[in-house]
Amino acid sequence: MSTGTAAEAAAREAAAKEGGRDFLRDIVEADVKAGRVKEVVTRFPPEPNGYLHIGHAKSICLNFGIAEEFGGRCHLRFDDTNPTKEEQEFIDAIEADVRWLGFDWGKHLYHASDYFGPLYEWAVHLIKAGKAYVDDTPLEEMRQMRGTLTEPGRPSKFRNRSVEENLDLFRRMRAGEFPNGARVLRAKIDLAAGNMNLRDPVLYRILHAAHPRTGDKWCIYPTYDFAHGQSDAIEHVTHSICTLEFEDHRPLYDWLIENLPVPSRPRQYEFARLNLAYTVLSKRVLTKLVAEGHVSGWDDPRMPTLAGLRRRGVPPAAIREFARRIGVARANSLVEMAIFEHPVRELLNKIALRRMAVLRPLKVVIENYPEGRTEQLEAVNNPEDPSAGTRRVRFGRELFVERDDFMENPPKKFFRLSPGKEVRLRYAYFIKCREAVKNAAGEVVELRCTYDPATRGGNAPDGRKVQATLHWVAAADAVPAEVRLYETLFKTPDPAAADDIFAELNPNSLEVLTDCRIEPALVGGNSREAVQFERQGYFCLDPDSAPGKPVYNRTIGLRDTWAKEKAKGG
RNA sequence: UGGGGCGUCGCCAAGUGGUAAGGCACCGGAUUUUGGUUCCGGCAUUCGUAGGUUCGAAUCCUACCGCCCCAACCA
Repeated sequence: MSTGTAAEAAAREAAAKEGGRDFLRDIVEADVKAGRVKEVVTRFPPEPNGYLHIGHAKSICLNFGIAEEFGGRCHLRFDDTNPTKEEQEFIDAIEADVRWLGFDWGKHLYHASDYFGPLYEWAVHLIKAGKAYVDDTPLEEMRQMRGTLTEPGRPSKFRNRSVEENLDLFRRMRAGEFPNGARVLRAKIDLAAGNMNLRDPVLYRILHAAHPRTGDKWCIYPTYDFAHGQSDAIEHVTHSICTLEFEDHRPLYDWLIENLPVPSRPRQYEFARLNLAYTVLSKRVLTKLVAEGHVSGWDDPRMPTLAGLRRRGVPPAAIREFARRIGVARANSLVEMAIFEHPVRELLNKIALRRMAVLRPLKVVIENYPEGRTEQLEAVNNPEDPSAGTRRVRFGRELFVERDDFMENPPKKFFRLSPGKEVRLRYAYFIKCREAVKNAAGEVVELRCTYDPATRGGNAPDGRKVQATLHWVAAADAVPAEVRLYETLFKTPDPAAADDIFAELNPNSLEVLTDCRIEPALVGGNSREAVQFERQGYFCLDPDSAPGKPVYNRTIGLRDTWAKEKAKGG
């Protein structure tokens, strides 16, 4: 092995660690090296008919990422060719989401609708070249005549209209002389093609509908196939990256580029779209979830939308890291949630301020602690980041601890509180449980404990150890709060594969806890910054919060090896 | 029975003829005032299957098997 190849391999490995390496970057790099491309231009082309989701994030990171890595640019271009489905609300939301994710298109904001003029002229160009014709065949009939996967299509009786007649009809289509569906403009390619997209695809259809941007200027609109590649060419996009289901469209993409006087020669490449376990990334289904009220909206924290993830408290950097880790390939896959969750925890662990919050309160009375006395104890804000400093928390005779942290008859491996057992209250004292007070129903409603004054701060002078450290909050100044816990939206890994996807919805995807008590240090701001409720997980303030009535979303729980242990024990 | 793709560890994914990267998950073990974090170690004699070519194959050839996409005037 020569040193040259070794160095190359090392360089490639280094690159792989950085931005990730994949077949698309290899193609772009080869094009640049060979001089086929002077400036790399990509584009992210959403249709404004819904909100962006994490699958789009993969594409955004890919397109903007490649442009950045190769010193090129990435356009944000709305694929707004179907005014019956597209809305301004979605346009605005998409722009906001792309920015939130951390990408900047600079001045390169475009719309396919910006090109309706040239697109129309190019349609005329095809007609004049005898490569497109106006077809009056009704929709259903045209469908029949297209043939099947194994049988060729049959020609429409309008297929050989004269150029003059086609020109006239197409002009009148544009002039609004015909109702929706009356006629279409079709490319004249090959009705016997094995590739259905080449069986005289529709280029223009009549749609008497107001467009969010062009208003009533047009009543005929280009189809995706006619608009996309030409838009790429107009913008001098060099690498038009899309998902696998468009692979069959590439011959048509190329045919149009080759038969039109477009200003540049873009190339289309395809990669496998993201599938995430226990959720769904189909805009059709997401739209229905919203429309039918299965979720509170596009930004419901259970939704895989960027708006939902944002409200849930997922940092954009974690999404970018996720996209980097899953890579880009051409094989369909179903990515486990754990792969998404890891970078979320990893990032939040570094930045989230620690606070104490009791989600399911159980009252504790320290019997040997003087009535009416309180004291301030110092607590660390983030052990991962000394610069985050410390804060004071109030301790008193009456406290709340987590219900789950007490068991009357604990199994061997349960380290927490039980009668006679001593534990540490974080940053405070060792306490020992003397008695569990029950109500008439036999439920534990209060713990009577004693504390060891010598353990102030959390260490015993005699060196004795405890097995557990519990979070807690002083009854006197704890603030009531609502906390929302989330599970996956669906109860099965691949809901899209089910006959009835809505039957797969997880009935426990949302749990609302209304009697939580949080540390006062959490109140006073309306910061959306992530916090860690110690021993529980990462949370963020929800917009539903009102003054004095905080509402927190659990972004994600901490890793919980005790829960795992419990599950093992059955 | 047509066309286009894809099959490497439980999940992603490198690898492009020279003897299977990495991440997640999982399993140990150390540290720990979060059963968190961090750390250390383990985890594919094998690349859908079967043949073939070759000194040598996940990488080349052949056949087979499996999965995905395409018959919207959606994108």
